[in-house]
Amino acid sequence: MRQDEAQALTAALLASAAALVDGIQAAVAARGYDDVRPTHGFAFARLAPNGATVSELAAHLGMTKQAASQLVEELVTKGYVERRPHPDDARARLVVLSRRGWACTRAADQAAAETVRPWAKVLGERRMRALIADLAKIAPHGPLRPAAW
Amino acid sequence: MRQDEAQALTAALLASAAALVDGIQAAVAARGYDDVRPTHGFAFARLAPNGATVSELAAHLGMTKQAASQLVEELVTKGYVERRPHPDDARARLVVLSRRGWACTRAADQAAAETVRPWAKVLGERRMRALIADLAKIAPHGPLRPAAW
DNA sequence: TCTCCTTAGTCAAGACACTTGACCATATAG
DNA sequence: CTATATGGTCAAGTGTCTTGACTAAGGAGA
Repeated sequence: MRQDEAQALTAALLASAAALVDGIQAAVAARGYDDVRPTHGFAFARLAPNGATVSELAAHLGMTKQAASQLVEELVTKGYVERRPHPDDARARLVVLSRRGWACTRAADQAAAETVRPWAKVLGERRMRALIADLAKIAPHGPLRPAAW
Repeated sequence: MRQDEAQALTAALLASAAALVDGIQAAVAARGYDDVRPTHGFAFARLAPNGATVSELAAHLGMTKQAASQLVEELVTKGYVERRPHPDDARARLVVLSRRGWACTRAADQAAAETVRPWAKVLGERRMRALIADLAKIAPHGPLRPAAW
């Protein structure tokens, strides 16, 4: 692995990731959800199956409980999530997606597919699948968090 | 391109990019440069050849002149860059890397290579080159900017 | 050359998404 | 039943960006 190859990889990988995030963000906004940031999308990904507590969300997003709490408050205000009493723990509250939150999540999935589609056109289906497989091998398996750059 | 493939690609690409940035950051810090952020690295990339003005740097980084000016001030204080009078324009000042700035840039290049090396081990040289080539095709050709997530 | 508009850069104040610190309510272990 | 840990929020502080206002210098046209 030569140094100029490492540089080329760095540049291409970071530029691709930024293009993907920007593309999704734009496509989601175009579908009428213009008040959500990428961080909210990462939160939705954690809340989608069955909801989560603020603490769980904080761990998923790699931020403090306080920050996650503020994030949830913002999402409640905007109508994307609801706070419910936790069935097993009277201290905790279960944060779940609202109808609008689910709709936005589906829109984000479509936005991602839409953003990536031209890439498959350029590379071809075969190399596209190889790309996904290779990236999956080198990516850490942890939760998908907002960038810390 | 199915939706679950788009999701897998999104997850893998973002996780890989985050891992790369974190790895470089850590390796650069391990070499003694623990007071620089990724944003500074993007600035170094623009300043490396022959220096640049604050306005040029701002355009490269995708931020306002004021923010770029603050960034330069910080880098001057930390000893990574120097401000020189511009040879052609008395209004402008040419920002160039100092000796320490050049050393840090070289360290960052080594850090990138070091971070990526295990990836080549996992994928093999052949698929590694294919990965770089494919990412280069789908990445926008613009300047490398700090993430806007 | 004088005037007018543009551009390079900085100072100041504010926005925003986080952080740390403090605190109460509830759970859990000894 | 007391002691300690955990879930959540309020409040204040921090770092990195923004917008707004300004000065100094370049450049185009009469």
